[in-house]
Amino acid sequence: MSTRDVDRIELLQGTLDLLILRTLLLGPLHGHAIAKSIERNSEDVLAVEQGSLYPALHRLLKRGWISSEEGTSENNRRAKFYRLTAKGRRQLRAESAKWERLARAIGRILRPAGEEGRL
Amino acid sequence: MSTRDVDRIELLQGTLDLLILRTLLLGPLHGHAIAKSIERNSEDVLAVEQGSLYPALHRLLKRGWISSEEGTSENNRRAKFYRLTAKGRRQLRAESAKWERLARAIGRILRPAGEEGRL
DNA sequence: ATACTTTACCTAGAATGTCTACTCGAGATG
DNA sequence: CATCTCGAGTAGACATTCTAGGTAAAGTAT
Repeated sequence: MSTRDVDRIELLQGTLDLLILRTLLLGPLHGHAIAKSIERNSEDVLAVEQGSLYPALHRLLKRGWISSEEGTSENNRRAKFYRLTAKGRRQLRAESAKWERLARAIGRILRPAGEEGRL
Repeated sequence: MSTRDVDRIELLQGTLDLLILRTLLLGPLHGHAIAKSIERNSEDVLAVEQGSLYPALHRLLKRGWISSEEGTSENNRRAKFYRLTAKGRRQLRAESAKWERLARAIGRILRPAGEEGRL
């Protein structure tokens, strides 16, 4: 119960896959480490719940976007290391582009050109 | 079946409420017009399906974020005009802030500082 | 040895919100 | 009259996240 989960944000549906794929672009990681990486890199804005994480990893595995391998963690515990596949790399590019498009589109609605200082 | 619904993007869960509230900040509109406004202002990236729109409007009504009033549309048809309430205005501010926070957090993951030109 | 905490993985079921695929009525148009 | 468009609406499927559990093994303290 650290003091920092005060105002974390719940994820929007569909964004977790993208975050995981992007995180694995830097190299293979086990599940727990993926979650912590996302939380750290988002400056603790994003919280990745285990109940979301593992289903997501299995989903990505089944779709062939990542592969898994048994191993041992930094803390000497059994862990599954996930690695981005070539297919996953393509998927990452597609989803990144889609996110950018979406974020820009929503931005245009929230801050229309020619409307300033209001609200 | 216009040619422009080729590469529209499906909405992320939770974003529609925000888009509707923001659209109504400019003044009351009926449902159909809200959808068209969002599509236009997003430069046709966002598609607002009727099956998403009306449930969303009823949801917002029930939460007291908007109010409705019978009226007549520009095309002389019966229509329900929705108006942002004071509570809805507060909600809009909260959701806008949350969106910005989230979009920035995801941006930090997709484009970490100190990593350029890769991928 | 024993207890407790942390790490890492996992799952079932609820909740949420969007989508597809319809229906319906009324005004406009030919 | 038939047809089209506008505007509102619903049911049910679907996908994903969350809550709230659980397991096992390693480290730590007593």
